[in-house]
Amino acid sequence: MAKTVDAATMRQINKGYVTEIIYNQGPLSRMEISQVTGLNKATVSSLVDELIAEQFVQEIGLGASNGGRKPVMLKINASAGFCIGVDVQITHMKTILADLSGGIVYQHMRPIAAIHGLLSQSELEELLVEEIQRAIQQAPPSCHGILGAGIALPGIVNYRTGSVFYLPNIEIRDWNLTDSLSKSFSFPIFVDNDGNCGAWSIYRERHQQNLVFVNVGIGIGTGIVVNGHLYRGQDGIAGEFGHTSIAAMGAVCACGNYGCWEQYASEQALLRYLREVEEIPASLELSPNLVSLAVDKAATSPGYQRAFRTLGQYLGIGIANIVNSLNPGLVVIGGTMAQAAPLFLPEVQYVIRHRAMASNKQVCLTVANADAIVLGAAQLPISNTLLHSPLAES
Amino acid sequence: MAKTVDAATMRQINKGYVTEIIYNQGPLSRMEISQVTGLNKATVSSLVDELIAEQFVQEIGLGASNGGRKPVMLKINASAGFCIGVDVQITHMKTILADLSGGIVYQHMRPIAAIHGLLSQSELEELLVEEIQRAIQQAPPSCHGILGAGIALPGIVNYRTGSVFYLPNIEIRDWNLTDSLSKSFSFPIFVDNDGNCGAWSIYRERHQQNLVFVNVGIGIGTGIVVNGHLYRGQDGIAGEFGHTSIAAMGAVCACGNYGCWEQYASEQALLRYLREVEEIPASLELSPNLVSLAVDKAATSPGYQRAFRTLGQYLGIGIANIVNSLNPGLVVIGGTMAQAAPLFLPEVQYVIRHRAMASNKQVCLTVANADAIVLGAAQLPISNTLLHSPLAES
DNA sequence: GCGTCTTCGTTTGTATGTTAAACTATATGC
DNA sequence: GCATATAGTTTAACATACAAACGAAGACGC
Repeated sequence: MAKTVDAATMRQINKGYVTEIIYNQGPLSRMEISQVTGLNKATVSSLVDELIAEQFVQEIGLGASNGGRKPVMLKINASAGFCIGVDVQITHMKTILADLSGGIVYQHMRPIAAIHGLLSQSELEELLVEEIQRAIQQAPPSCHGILGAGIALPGIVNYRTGSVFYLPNIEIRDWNLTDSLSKSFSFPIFVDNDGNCGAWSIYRERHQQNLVFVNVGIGIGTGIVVNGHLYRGQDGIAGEFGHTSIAAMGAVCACGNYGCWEQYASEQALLRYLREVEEIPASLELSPNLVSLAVDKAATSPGYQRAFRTLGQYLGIGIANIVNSLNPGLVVIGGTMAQAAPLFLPEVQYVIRHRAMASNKQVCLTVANADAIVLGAAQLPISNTLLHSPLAES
Repeated sequence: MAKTVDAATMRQINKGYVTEIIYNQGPLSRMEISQVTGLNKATVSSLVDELIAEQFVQEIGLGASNGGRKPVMLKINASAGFCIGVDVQITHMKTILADLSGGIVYQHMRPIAAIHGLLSQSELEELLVEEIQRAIQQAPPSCHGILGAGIALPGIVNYRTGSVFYLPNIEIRDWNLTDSLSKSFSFPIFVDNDGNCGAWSIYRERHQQNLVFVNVGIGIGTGIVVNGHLYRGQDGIAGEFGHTSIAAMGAVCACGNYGCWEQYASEQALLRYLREVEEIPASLELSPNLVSLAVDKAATSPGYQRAFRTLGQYLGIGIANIVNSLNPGLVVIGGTMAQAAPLFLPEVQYVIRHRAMASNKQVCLTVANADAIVLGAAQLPISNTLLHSPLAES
């Protein structure tokens, strides 16, 4: 439901808007901001003064004249503060320290000892505290210090409350991760699904109002951006396209459903397709580097290539379902499988062209880089403090 | 992208909010509105005065005392103006005149002569003009007269531009229906997909922020409400869950995809299931009253009952996909098939409980009444003029 | 090199809106 | 009947965006 507005809210909205414009389109002059936003130039001046006083924006000198006085160019002060992002996966976790413009100034990869069902809730919590603390120590001195941390999890989490309901290989009991971690840190903590984080980083980068991020790893998760907001659904668990059935009478999935998409287009599926085409070495199993190993093999093996093409076909079937149901402006493939994109992307595109309706056939399809998820996690604090306008409830 | 706010916008937002509160929760006193909205009571008084001057709101007398002066109760002045709604289907069109609170004061059903590919674009336009004019003549005198008309179409339309891309049985060439009809009428015309209209009327009634309306007729269309706004996607063609594949290698559909959900859970599918179980009379064919005939037969025929249960099973499979991907708070089944709900609903619920994940198992599932779509069409002008706030871009 | 014009940005005054507080009106209850 | 509570209005104060005037700084023609 919409919220009411008073003078302070009005200013907050306008200020967030100006910040976002500088963020996305900077460097800009006050004049240009006024033209883009439609705000009066006096208003822009006043808002920018505030942002400069807060050190979030800085003047970087004069721009080229347009026939008169030279404009003063403004841009985000990237090192005014830093954010921490953590991407927790089954086999490892990656922690980064990012500046305000999303530049990675420190990163650390840490394997998670327990691959098969051994890690406890408190052990994971300790790991997180340790990794975040390590990142804090790497932060250069800055006026705002650490603005917050965002944690991407490969399971079911409620962003609004910060509680975690399900993670693979970890028994969860009544776990409010945000509350737990907040005891150790003075900055705000945000928790979200990894697919959502991936989607968010793409949104921040491309400003496409409606997009779906398809996170292909051991399973498939998706993040949905609708009208420029992450869509989380009624209970915060939207985006499980991986557990929609593309074979009504298919094999039963761990989730209880039958013929789930992720049974046909994930690492698990790839492994199955590989076994179908030829004898594969024992080293090829569900592991952090399954995909990269398979990609290497595919360079010389037509069988491996065929397996990737089969995967691409099913990936395309599921993506066609997504574009037909949601008509997004952009679909991005991320996750571990993304590195194999050259081997399956043509197949995906072929299937979409044949199966999607109308203008969905031309949907823009791209591949995310490996850091998309962890970058999105690091962006959560920025989006929720610096840019957040109270009307923009997702 | 968010918009900027000035004083006038601020007031418009607050006024729209107050109107909506009275609309949804009235009768209310000024004091109660102040508490619900958080607006100062002086502000509420001022906004309400404006609404009363415009005759959209009226004082209906004193309420019960809470230990002091009795409150003046306010409600929407339902007959301050009227809206026209048209639901265009393949076999017929239904036109209604609705008052501001959604009460139907006139309705007219008109068969469409051409069932199989005979109606032209201009003929349909003439029909629409005729029916709308007839409805205008039925409007009681009121201070605002006709506020607008909304038209629900069973095809692909772009709400924003008012143009129609595809309708079954009609060859469309470059058709901007809003523009065409606007020449004949002085009030604003809105055009939308029938699934969207259905979803919108349910939203107006239940205020559930995230819901999906499943329009089951000859095919399946869906309307999606996300965060209280109709989600239309990048090109305005979102919601084609009917053309998502639930059988990756199934039969080819008219849309080009394979194994589309609507091939398994629509009137077409019902007819097939009926043929499978027993000899059916020739009178049973794709026609406006197929479902009601079949429902009658089912009262005495176990075979018919079985066919409906099979339909329910596939309906459930598709709905499980919807709830897993979108996690809506409410799913509503509408369209012609809704009248047979008692025959398939238990099956749908069973399948959802078994196939949906986590809290999606408990998703609220209801059946819409027959007028949902046409009522939603009639609501379009209200939502876009009376209640519309400029920040609420869908 | 000088004056004029253009553009950039600030300053000042005004309009509009919400809010808080004082005030009026009207009810309850002892 | 009087104290008290609630409903709604009036008044003044405050915040903000906006428009217009103003000042600053460069471009350009002569």
